[in-house]
Amino acid sequence: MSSAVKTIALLSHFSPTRPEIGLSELCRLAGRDKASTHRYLQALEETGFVEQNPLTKSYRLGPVVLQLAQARELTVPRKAGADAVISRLADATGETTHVSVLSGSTVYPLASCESYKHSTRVIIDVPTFPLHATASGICALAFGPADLMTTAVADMPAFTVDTPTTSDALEREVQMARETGFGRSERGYEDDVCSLSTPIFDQTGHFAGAVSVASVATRFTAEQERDIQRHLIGASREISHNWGGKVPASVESVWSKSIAEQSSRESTS
Amino acid sequence: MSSAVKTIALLSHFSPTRPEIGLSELCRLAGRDKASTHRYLQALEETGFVEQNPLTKSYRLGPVVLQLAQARELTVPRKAGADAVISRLADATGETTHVSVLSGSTVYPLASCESYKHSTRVIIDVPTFPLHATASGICALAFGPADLMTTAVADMPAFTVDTPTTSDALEREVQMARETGFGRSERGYEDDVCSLSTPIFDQTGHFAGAVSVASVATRFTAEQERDIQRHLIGASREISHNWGGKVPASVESVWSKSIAEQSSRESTS
DNA sequence: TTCATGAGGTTCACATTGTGAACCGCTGTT
DNA sequence: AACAGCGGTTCACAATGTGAACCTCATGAA
Repeated sequence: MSSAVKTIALLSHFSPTRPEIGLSELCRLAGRDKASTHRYLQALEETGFVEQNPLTKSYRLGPVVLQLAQARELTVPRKAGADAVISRLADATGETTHVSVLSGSTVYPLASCESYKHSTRVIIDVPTFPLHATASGICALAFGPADLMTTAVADMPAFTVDTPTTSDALEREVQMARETGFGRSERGYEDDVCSLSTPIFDQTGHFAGAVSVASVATRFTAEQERDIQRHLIGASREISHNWGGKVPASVESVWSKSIAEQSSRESTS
Repeated sequence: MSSAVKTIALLSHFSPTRPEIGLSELCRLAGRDKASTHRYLQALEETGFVEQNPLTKSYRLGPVVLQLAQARELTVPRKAGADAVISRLADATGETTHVSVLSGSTVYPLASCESYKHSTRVIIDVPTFPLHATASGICALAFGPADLMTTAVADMPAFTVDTPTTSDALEREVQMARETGFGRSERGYEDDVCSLSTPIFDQTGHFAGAVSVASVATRFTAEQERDIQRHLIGASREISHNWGGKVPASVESVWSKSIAEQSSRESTS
């Protein structure tokens, strides 16, 4: 692994919940020695990616990232076209919603929105979404580039007892997503979290990301699942539209089938 | 120079005007060979800082920068990025200092800091800064969006006998600000208060707010004005930096001219 | 069809950098 | 006074970075 990657990897430890990190703490988080970590931080400071709080000597993200974000959003506008939609989705479902984007073989969080309906809620605070263990990841595997599966099966850590850890189990999840139009993960990444997810398509017509609802497991009933699914479909269409794309007819059709089957099951039950 | 710094330095070549860069082009921009540049790009891609356009094979900024920007914004909100600076500015000038932000067509106070040097001092306690009557407002008109002037002339109450109340008078003030780089209001909003102000620019490259020194009129001599101006320039640069921006060369140049003229006037007097 | 050009990407002998246990000086606690 | 934990530095040793030369694939002119 190149030293540049190791250096840059330090940045992923900064987040809204851990905005300032001291040298020793960062050593522990990164699992490295003080000397190296300090050298990395100096490189990051030199380039403006971190700055040191003069009082506490702790490090925090620097202003340079704001400029890059500005450039990125002007190059590939994504956040602006998703924020309002996931906010409405959170209102409608009463759960935490989020949007992720696929870049290379990695699914990154783009934005999330918490609902204030319940006092318990899911907080999205991860640097990336594992392909095999999250609804967004399953969505990427089901609707994204074919070679993603190779990446996914190469590393399948078990986050919970329910995480799919065999290639077969994962294949089943992905197949299910293709048949229903929904990525799904029931306690696969975190205990007590159930997620549903739908794919987003951009102007190239390819899978670009996913929109998801992360529900607290104890609230995740069949009825809520149907409700979330219906809202997700609309959100997917809207965000795809905002990103210059359109949900393909094939996906629209499996959605119709999913919803129809539910309704009939509902009426016969 | 560490390889991490060299790697990260590549990112600075991406901008809204040059959002996608091919390998060869980036080699030329960075002044390095293809092999190294390619290795750097792989490191950046691995970490999500850049992604490759699958069609053109060109590279562009990746989604990770958005996450970092969000964390930075929560870590160091605008107020935090200005507080320390205006505090030092108050110490240096011995007067009350404040920072204002432009939101829509309104200039709001963001933070202020009083100096304890004199027993008389200005207290900033307004909900908004009138565009036509305050140094911050003049700054916004001079360096902010062009259509602000329409809003300003629509309502020009006379707060003091010195408030500019005609469109012509206001235009003169704004023109003066553009030529000198300083917003200025001598007893225009409150009797006994003279203010100087410089613009702040954020990551979008646009006018984002102003930093000001409000002086008690009886202390406001030509000498103090020069002193305040010099300190304001530094404060403007610092706050712009903290907000992810940079003072444009055009403004820097009028500042230099202002300061140079003063010095010459000073020596000939 | 040939040939030249410039794109993205790779190889490998060689040289510079990275690495981390042990260390320092400082501060606050027991 | 002894200790623990912090930010930061040293230096012998080991890995990583470097870039000229190379490959392959388009494109376009002759």
